[in-house]
Amino acid sequence: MQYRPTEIEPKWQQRWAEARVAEIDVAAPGQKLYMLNMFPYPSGDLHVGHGRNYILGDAVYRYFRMQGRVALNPMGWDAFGLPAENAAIKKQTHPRVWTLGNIERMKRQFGRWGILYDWSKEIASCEPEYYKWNQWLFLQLYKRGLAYRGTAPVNWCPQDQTVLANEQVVDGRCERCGALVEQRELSQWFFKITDYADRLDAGLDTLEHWPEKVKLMQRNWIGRSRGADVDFDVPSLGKPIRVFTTRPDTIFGATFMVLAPENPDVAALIADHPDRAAIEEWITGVRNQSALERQEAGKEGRFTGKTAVNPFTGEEIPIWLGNFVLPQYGTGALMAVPAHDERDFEFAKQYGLPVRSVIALTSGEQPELPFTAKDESGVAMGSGPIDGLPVPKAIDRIIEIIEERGIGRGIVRYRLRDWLISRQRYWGTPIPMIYCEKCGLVPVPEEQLPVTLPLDVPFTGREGNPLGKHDAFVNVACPQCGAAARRETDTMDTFVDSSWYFLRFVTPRDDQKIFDAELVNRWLPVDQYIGGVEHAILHLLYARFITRTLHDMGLLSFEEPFARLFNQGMITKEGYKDARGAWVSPSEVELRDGKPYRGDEELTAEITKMSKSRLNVVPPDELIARFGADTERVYTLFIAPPEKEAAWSDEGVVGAFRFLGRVWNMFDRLQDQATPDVVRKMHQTIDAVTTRIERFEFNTAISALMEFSNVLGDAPSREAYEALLKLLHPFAPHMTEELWAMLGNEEFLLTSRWPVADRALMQEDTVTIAVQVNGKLRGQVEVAAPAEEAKVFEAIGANEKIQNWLAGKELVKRIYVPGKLVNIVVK
RNA sequence: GCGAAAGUGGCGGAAUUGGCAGACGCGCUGGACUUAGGAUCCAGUGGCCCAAAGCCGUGUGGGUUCGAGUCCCACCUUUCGCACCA
Repeated sequence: MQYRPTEIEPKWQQRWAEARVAEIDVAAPGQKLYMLNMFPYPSGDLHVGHGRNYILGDAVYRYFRMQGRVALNPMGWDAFGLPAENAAIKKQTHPRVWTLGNIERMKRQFGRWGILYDWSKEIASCEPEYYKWNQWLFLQLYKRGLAYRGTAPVNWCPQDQTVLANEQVVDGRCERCGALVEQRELSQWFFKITDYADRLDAGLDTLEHWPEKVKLMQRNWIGRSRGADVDFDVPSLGKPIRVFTTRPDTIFGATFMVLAPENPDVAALIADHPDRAAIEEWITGVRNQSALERQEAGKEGRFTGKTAVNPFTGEEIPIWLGNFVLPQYGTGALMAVPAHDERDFEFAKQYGLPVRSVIALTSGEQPELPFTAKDESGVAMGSGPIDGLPVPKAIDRIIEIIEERGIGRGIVRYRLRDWLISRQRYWGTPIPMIYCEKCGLVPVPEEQLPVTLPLDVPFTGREGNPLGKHDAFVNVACPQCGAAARRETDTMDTFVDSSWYFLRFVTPRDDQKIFDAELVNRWLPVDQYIGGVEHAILHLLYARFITRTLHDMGLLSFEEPFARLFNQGMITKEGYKDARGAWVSPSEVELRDGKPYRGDEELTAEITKMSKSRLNVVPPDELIARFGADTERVYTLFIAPPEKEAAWSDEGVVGAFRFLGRVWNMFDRLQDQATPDVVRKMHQTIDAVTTRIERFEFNTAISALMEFSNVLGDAPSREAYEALLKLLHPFAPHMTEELWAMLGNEEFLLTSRWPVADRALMQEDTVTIAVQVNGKLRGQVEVAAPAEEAKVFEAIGANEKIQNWLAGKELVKRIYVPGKLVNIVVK
């Protein structure tokens, strides 16, 4: 009987669904396990690259099920967001219709991959039952001063007609559409994540099972810096200007000061400047530049004509304005120490400002300038009270002095800025606030939630948010005084939706509260979180932040939502470009001598991320129709280590298919007796596959199964075959279920118990031991396994020469490894 | 520029604590079965060599060690992240 996956797979998918195998009662006893794949944005069709993420999660889920864990494995939809709105404008449909249609398609695709989710817990963030709690959360944060309205220079995307978070601006362009981002002053809603900067930074140390890379990216993003705020007197201003520095030890080398053009003191400083108009014009020019343009312009500055007093040298130093000083970091003013800071050095050279070195090398020599090392390699000099101290100590000491003199203080600052959550867009959670002329800002009372997003709005793609044109939505009575008032029309950043969804999965239908605290504290943190590295900073940082705010409200007993994090790599494939750089469909491409052609035109091949525009996506449907979902699953996991990027190969798929076909064909020739070799290999394989799944080494877990099947030949024992089916189940669930049933089992293989390796049976009968002395082979002996030390020595003792060498020498290493040539090394 | 990770056959990749380099798979070569093969099965497959013996082989150059893909130093290359954060 031939292996025909297309006949087997739909049958088992249906049986699992009918038996609701993945649905669990969160109140039931048992050892819990919370598995979670990041919930996707429902963009439509899934390709094999997306599949990797979910297949991987499903394999782990099935493994833990077979280990007897009560496993929660839910799925939902990050269903608000810009693409739905853009599609609505383009196709004249409603974002909701477009979104729900995509959800249905993706759900079917998950089914065809054989992926088991607990669909009774499905959530979609665009539904009022869900976003009601977004609004509730907003109100709690507002109550605690963690949500506030502020005016800020914001990134405005002229193409999408919306404000973008700093994180959504990449190289000065809109992350989504690529348009150049403009700076605008607007009143916006923020979440005060900066209040949690220190805890978000410190908490990273507790995340033992997160990739180092992700922790580092978060750490850099938070950008913790220890330093000092120091006041420099400015006689002409009648008040000091405060600067922030991480190198207060270099203050004796501060030869000028630079302010950001946006600094509020600038106006007073240049008020009586003879060229005031020219300077103001320059400031306006700089302020209108995007961050990218500013940087590309190089370092530019203007002298204000005023001076400040260096509090340590007593010198008057010039105050400059500089385009490289960031207004939002520190105090928007800095003391420039050109000798020990590259940027200050560059600026000083450009404008001929003095450079004074105040750090010597520990060796006593003078370093080449600028010398910026912040470690023990430098020693303070020409710096009065801190002379001779190594840099780290000098920093501590000078901060003490600054504090004693009352001219500043040691301080920790962060790069992290508050989270701008306002979006001038329709398809998102309405922010539950009302503007009343009498009462001002009034929160919508909790009992009036949800503020429902109206569905009957026009989509023109022009003039901002369509919500603003919906009179019934906008015009409301003030909840406090009853007078006519206006509703907030901004919606929330979709990262708000995803900052707490993992808490909702435990009790997704609760309409009285955001979640059941007792159950959530039992099920969370998530044991295993799986998703792309593209969420390394934003999503994960926001989720960690919101979790802490809920912790501080007394609702959660934990501060870190995800105990273990795994980032899978992308799947790439070659795409073909013609001479003009346009992507060419693979169906038009012909390979000759390994080079791609379209007719006579030679094309270039490029390995890239799969995407529709590059015409290099592999749709799973064709693949499944030809080889089955099990083959796709096995190939996807076998292709490379799961955290690595991997290139899809259509030929490679065949190997996985052949392997499954061989396992299938064994069924007809089962035997009762197993040879000792097979028994040993079985236990070795059980051990190998188990540890490799635990370590997310699926590629080698599968190669171990291939080896096992090679040892089994075409006539395995029934016992070994059953073990193979179990070990293979997480990777090829349909075929193994079918064979398991054919063996006469009534229960699902999924609900059977994972096999346990017997270590004693894993051992080889004998071990070959080679004895080497000073690198030269002195003989080999065979001893029984498990090798006992006494037997090894006895065996060695049998060799006269070795015995002599051994006398009076130290045995430095003994290795007993089954099946391996082992050296005894003697010094 | 700063930070991080990685360099192993034609390709994807294996190799607990330093211990038979190249597992497993693709591809390729030969064979079997076939009207046919882009199906299936069997054998071979790092390089040099007709073959054997042997020698050479994990980015480059040094070092430690009886022994190095693995550890140390310097360098080269690639990928990713951040990008004037004082």
